[in-house]
Amino acid sequence: MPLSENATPTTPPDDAAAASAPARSWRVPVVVETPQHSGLTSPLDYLAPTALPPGTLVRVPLGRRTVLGVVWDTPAAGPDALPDVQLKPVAEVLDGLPPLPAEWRQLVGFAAGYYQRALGEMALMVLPPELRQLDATQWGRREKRLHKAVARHDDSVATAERPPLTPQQADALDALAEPGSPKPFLLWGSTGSGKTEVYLRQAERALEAGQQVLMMVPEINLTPQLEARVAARFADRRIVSLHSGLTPAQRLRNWLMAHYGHADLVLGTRLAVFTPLPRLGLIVVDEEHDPSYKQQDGARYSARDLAVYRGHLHKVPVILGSATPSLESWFNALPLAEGGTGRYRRLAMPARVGDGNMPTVRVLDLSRAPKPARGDSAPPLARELLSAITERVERGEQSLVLLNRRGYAPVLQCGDCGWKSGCPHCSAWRVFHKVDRTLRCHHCGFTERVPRACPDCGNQDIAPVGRGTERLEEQLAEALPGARLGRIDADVTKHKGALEAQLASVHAGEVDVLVGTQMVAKGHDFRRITLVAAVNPDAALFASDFRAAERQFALLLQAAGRAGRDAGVAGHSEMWVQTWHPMHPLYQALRCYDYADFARQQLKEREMAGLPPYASLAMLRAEGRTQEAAQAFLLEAARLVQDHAGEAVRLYPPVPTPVQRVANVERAQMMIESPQRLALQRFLAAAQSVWLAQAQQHRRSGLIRWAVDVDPLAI
DNA sequence: AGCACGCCGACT
DNA sequence: GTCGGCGTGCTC
Repeated sequence: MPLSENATPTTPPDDAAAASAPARSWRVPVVVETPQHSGLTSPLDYLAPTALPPGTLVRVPLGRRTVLGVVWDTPAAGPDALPDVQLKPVAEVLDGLPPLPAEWRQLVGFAAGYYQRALGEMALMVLPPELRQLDATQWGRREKRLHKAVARHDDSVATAERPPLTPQQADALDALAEPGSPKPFLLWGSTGSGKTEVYLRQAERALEAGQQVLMMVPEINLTPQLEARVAARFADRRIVSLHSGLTPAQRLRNWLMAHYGHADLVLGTRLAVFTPLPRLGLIVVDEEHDPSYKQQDGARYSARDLAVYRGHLHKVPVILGSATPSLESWFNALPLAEGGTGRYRRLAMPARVGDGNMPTVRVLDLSRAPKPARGDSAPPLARELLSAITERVERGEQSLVLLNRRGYAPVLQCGDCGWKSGCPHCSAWRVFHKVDRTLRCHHCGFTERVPRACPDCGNQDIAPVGRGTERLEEQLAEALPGARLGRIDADVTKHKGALEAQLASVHAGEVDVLVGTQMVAKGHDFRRITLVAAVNPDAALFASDFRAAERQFALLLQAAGRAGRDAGVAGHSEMWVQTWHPMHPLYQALRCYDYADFARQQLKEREMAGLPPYASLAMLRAEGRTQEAAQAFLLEAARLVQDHAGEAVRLYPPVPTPVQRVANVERAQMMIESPQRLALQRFLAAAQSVWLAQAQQHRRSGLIRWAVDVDPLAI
């Protein structure tokens, strides 16, 4: 439905309402935060003394409280849906705040519809949390302070030099400058090819045209780095960041700067995709393949997909950048003639800036390595790898060793009776953390001190099984005497400032060997690393999740990109992969950095299996007191909507989730698949109301909650 | 989700 | 006698 920008009253003075309310009143639809299961999915009607244009922020009474709401375009449900409700008046209007623009409302409306969430939930969720707290008086004070801050802006700083463009960057920028209604661009550039420079040059064009730029990165960790670079380039521009790491006041302030049009560049994580931007001229999604762009709880939206929709809405270019695009984006950037959809335009930048080559890949066959000494339960580190690291240490170069598992060992086991360190509340093992001698469940957080002896049989001999980053660090310290070790993982970085401190010591050359989980592989720029090693990459090869290989390939390639960024050392930099399956196609493609070939293999498999991007998926998830309760809900959910499904939509049998029980809640899921996205959408919309009513019934028999995940990342 | 109302056990 | 446990129900 087309949305009107003008401020005509949504509904003319209503006789019935006017009769029961003071003088003449307008009836306005307002969206408020009403969760899905409340059954109130459309806007609620209120009375206002004057016409309020759509997008106006108001405070309205809801039950016994007063909540923030947004005036909406569409009148609330048809007249019959509101029988004898006595309409209440709008309590306050947040004056001075420009109405949220039509494009914003349309984006939110689309997201709510597509991801099957209540409109109000979606709308309120993407507003700064602080805004929800303020009444009109408090808002007035904030607004005054903000205007003072705007006046204080200092734009007298010098702007950094622009580096010369590589031919490939120049070509990409030429393509971006071509006139005409733009398709989204997939900027496919290898790590170090200078994608950021392309973003900055294109941003410059938008800024010069008086437009605003939205740049997104997958993780908070990466915003300071990008912000520094953007600030150096556009010192005379106002730049704000938006992510969940800001204080509520900062977040509100930055959001307002964007909404008022004062901020020229907005840098942020996925939530930034909803920032109202009156002069939007460019959207950049860096590392577009990164799973962090998909929200993993509540309204499970994909910020990358919404960015594409938003670009279309505002008719502005969208750049999706990656060295290893998601298969969805790759497929969209393949021309029709090559079996893709041709919806995106691909811009390739295969070469690294400054003649740096990608490191040589060395796939090390563990089955041919000498067996570890008997009685040593730690998984092996190949001797060749250790000597390659030793050489680096001696030369004063740095190495990065990746292991995607934190803690000391994923499980403890009793050598006598076979007891294992299970979590009493989850169907998962508790991880042994040697640093503080605890057993910690990574799912529910349940933590205990490590028992002295086996809780079952009293045996003193309980041993760690497997290896996490703590143990790897210990192993490397033993094997490389004299080497200075560092570690970066979620346990280290949960202390404020620890990541920055650790990165600084790596940059200062105080660390020879850095151990880390995937978080170090992402985006951090290390100049002196000449060896990157993945010591246990095989797990992903046999995971049940069909996207595991895609993720692993991206991670390994991204990790390889950490090495040899300086041309001086690039010549002898190496990427090591120690594996039991050296011939696996994933490693073969990695050897020659052939993403295109890897994508071709994967797409073929997906097509044969009827999986994305050749099909659309949704997951109906249920949580219950018992596994039976969760599955019973899903079974009946399937039965009730069987007729709606028809030919085009297929419902799979309910199954327990990969981790079946978390914090004593049993979880099950049911996959829903269709070759046509639209058919799936229509089905879900129809099914939603059926399931809503059904869920009420099942609450008594042990259903706790349920939700639909559209385009799930993990299955 | 909040935040009520509502009807049964251990405390000032 | 009240404080408070969380079961059920409503919000324009």
